[in-house]
Amino acid sequence: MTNIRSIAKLAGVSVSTVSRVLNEHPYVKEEKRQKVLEAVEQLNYIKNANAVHLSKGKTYSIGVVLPYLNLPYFGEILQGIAGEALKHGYHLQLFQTNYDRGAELDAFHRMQMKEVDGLILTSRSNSLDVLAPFIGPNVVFCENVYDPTYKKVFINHYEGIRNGLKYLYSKGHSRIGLCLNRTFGTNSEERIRGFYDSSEAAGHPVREEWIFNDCYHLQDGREVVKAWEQKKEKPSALIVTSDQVSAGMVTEAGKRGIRIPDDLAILSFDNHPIADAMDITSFEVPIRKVGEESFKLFLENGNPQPVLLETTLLERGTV
Amino acid sequence: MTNIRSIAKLAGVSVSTVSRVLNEHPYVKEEKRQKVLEAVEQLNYIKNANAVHLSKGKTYSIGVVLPYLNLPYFGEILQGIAGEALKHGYHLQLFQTNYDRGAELDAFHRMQMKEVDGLILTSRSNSLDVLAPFIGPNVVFCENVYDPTYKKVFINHYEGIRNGLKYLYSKGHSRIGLCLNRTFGTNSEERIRGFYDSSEAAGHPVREEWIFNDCYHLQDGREVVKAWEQKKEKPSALIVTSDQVSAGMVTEAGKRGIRIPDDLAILSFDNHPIADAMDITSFEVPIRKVGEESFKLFLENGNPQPVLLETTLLERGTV
DNA sequence: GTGAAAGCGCTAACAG
DNA sequence: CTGTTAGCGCTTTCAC
Repeated sequence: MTNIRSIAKLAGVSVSTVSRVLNEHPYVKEEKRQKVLEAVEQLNYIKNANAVHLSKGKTYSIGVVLPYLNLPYFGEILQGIAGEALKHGYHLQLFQTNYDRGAELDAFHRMQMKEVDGLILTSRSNSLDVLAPFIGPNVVFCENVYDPTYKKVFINHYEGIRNGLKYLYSKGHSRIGLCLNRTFGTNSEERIRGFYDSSEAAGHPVREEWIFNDCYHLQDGREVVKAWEQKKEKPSALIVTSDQVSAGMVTEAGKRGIRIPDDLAILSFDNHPIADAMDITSFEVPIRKVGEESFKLFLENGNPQPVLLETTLLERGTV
Repeated sequence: MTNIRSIAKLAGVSVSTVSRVLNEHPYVKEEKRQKVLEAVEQLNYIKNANAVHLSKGKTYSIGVVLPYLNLPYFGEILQGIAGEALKHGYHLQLFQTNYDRGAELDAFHRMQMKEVDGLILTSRSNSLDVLAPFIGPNVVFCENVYDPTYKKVFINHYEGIRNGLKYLYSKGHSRIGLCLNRTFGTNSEERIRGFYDSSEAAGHPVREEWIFNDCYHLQDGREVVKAWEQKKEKPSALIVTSDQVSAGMVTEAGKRGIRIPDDLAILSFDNHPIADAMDITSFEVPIRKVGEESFKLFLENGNPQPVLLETTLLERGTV
């Protein structure tokens, strides 16, 4: 074990001097500096990070809590976090939950154990009541949690959906369905609320049977089309909260001779490259930016303003 | 700071007894056990992981080195690693490199600093010569590195490509191009080797201008189609090493009235759900299994056998 | 500028 | 069964 002590001995200085050199503190005579560096070289010394972490009470690593790793949405948000983290010398620790509450709690537990300095929750499964005891300024939510003391960055899903409906109405649609990934969670609830509010205001009450749920993947979109086809009364348009799902719908519709948008219009969210490629009308959702901002919030002190991000419609061929 | 010492004091026992209880070691009188547990409860004690790591010289975490996070390929491999790691109480630390050599070396540096117990290299940028000094039994490669002492799990890309060509020949194609993500790296080199070997053996020498490179994303596939269209002499079929790219090709071809497979056949790799959705003929590549096996190898002692995984053709509509 | 020494919090060998 | 004690390796205050 070549540690700081052995190099102190070899260099003929004290451990504190070695530490100073290693951490580029000022006030070390150049001569001793060199001696230390030589010893480091000679003994092939490598700092033990765990000792540093213990001593400092910090790890310069942040945990990212996410349900799945094989969805573009989370890949993109991760990319955003990772980029920003790198700039600040932090690295990422992954806590994949599969939306399992226990797995999510484990992440908090590890934070308490100081394995990570903080946590970014990209999607949450436990209730806030359950998590409350663990939440502090080192926890960032990617949703509009109500507690004003919590750090958060979120998409304006409420307005997003409302704008979507407005757009569909302007195109003459009034029989409109909704396709969601899940029904719980703040983000989904905001979308649902926007959907109901706007629908009712416009005098087109929501038809529950036109709401599809549990749609994450391409395949799920294909199932939606099949289900849609079965219905006696069909919506003429669907708002779909993920481009992956929309892509599945478009391909399945193609196979079945369902004309998009004539038989069924699709208004999507994300603006993932697949939407561009497949000519899917989609609201751009700045997911990567959510990742970037979430890390910035983590670093900020005090009670920083929540970050609110808007969606932008990109008109293409599916509406 | 409520530490092991304070709870020892409160429980009226020694720190070692506390440690024993906390780690579920045998030989602790039930009575003291309870005392300790009560104290833990009362003081809201939480173990400091960094102290454990330092003391044990282990972190029970493994680093995953990957270039990008926003590609399904890496999402899938991560999913495989994460699942297996979870079973064994390990968690993941992410090292995203963007194929930057320095970033990759940093991962090795952190391993040396004991931040992670090991490293899984899903894709590599440095030469093995550069990495050699850092490679031990705690490093796993997802490629067929030549050194027999290195742990590795890899896809038989060589045979995969050869089988692909064989299949295309059987369908009457002889003017065949190749679409790669990159040209360096063992996996790509194996594919290229397979392509050259089979082409020459079949008497259809490779046309360099039919080899496309740097294809990772959907968009890249669209560009390939445009480039293909420009060519005076066109291949009648393309082997494409990623379904994402193939998907981009299919959509772009559709827009341009290029008939698949009549004008251009596409033989893809991955068998990502998008291939099924878009009816793309594709070799299934067990990427998730690569992730699972890589973690298992990490855990294994001695010099375990390399894991070789094969690809399986799924005939669909693009050939 | 520099060193001694007291932590950081836990583990484990050893002695009883 | 249980306690003492010596680490694990680095940081940082304090005194000189």
